[in-house]
Amino acid sequence: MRKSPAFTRAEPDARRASLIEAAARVLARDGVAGTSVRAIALEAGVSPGLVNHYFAGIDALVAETYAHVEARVAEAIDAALDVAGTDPRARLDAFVTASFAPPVASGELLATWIAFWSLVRSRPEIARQHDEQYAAFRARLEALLGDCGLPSARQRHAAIAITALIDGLWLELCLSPHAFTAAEAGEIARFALDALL
Amino acid sequence: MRKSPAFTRAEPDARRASLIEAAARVLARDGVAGTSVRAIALEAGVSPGLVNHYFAGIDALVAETYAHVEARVAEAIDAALDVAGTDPRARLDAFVTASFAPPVASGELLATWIAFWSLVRSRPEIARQHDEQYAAFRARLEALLGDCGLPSARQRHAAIAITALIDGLWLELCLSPHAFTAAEAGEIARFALDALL
DNA sequence: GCGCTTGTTATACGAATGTCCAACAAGCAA
DNA sequence: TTGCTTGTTGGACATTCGTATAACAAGCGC
Repeated sequence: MRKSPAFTRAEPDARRASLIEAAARVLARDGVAGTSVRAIALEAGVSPGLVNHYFAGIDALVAETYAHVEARVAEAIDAALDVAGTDPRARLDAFVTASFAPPVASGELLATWIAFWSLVRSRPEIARQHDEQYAAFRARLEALLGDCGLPSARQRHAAIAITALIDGLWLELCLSPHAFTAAEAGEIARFALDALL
Repeated sequence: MRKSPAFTRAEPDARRASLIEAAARVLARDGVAGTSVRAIALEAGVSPGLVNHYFAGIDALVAETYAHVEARVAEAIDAALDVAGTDPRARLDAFVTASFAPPVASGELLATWIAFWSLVRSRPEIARQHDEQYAAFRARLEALLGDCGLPSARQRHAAIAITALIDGLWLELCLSPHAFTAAEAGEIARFALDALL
């Protein structure tokens, strides 16, 4: 009888990805307090030492997890935009509606955001990453607003406003799902867009 | 020569308050990662054991620190309302302006909020506290909106919207002070109020 | 001045943390 | 099959964490 392998080797990129996904699951399930190198390694079915073999430290893994989760959020929103068709205003509505529906607005994602935010003030490189991802989110919204005919002179403030409104509603929706509904959040955001355009 | 006292007794309420204020300072200075029972006790000039003598645990202390800091924020906003006088719209403008000026919008407060948010999902009693403080904030805004003549049927959604807008702008202002200025945040919020009223 | 209450200290404790590293073995190349 | 590269393991390591507790002393009431 051949001894079964004690472990299997993986492509470095695949292994990195599986660790990042494990980190996202642990953050979603156990929150910030329950997230550690050991918990992530256990979730990934891997020994603890491997985490430091692939990442400079736990903070770097959290930062990459945030980037990964945000990318999946962007994909979900893109998918909603595709479904909405080509009408600019319909696409804008789809953008906000998708922002308040699973999997984007889900309390499970919140822990990843909180873990990332807690690193921003003390880690310059993470502050830079945050600035880049915030700018990208806002730029996408500016483009959608421009497609709806908003003059370019007003796009900056409008995008800042809608981004803040979405973030604020999203945060509150994740923190206390009973204060108001996702449908109400959508109505509020679309009303703001009506007033803006 | 009389030996100087090794420690001084304090009124229980005063001691609790000094511990809460020490916790706020540690959170502001060292962030979530640098906050521990020992660090707070050191900051308060007190032995570590005393923290557990006054609080059920570190989480309870964080929750009380959040309540205390939020109360000071409310005081700062109240002071701004007093300065604004009696005109309802001027008071509303003062509300948002104060929300984006120190000491309310300051990166140092962010760590306290983040530490509190990280407890909301796993601690039912802290979720309840959050719901109460959010409801109080929104109720105050609803009253101000009502004074400006907003029909009561629209007050709920308007207050949710403005609260979210302020929260989103405040959060981004704390996370990356260079994306936009406090003055811009004020302009944006006042513009939203113009559209709403 | 004395005793008693209790706020306070100092330390101990076990558990958990992040980081590190020498040994191991999987699986490709020869 | 053999050898070698290197992904992977598993535990050691020094800290640090939160909590608990016995001894201490500050300062009020008498």
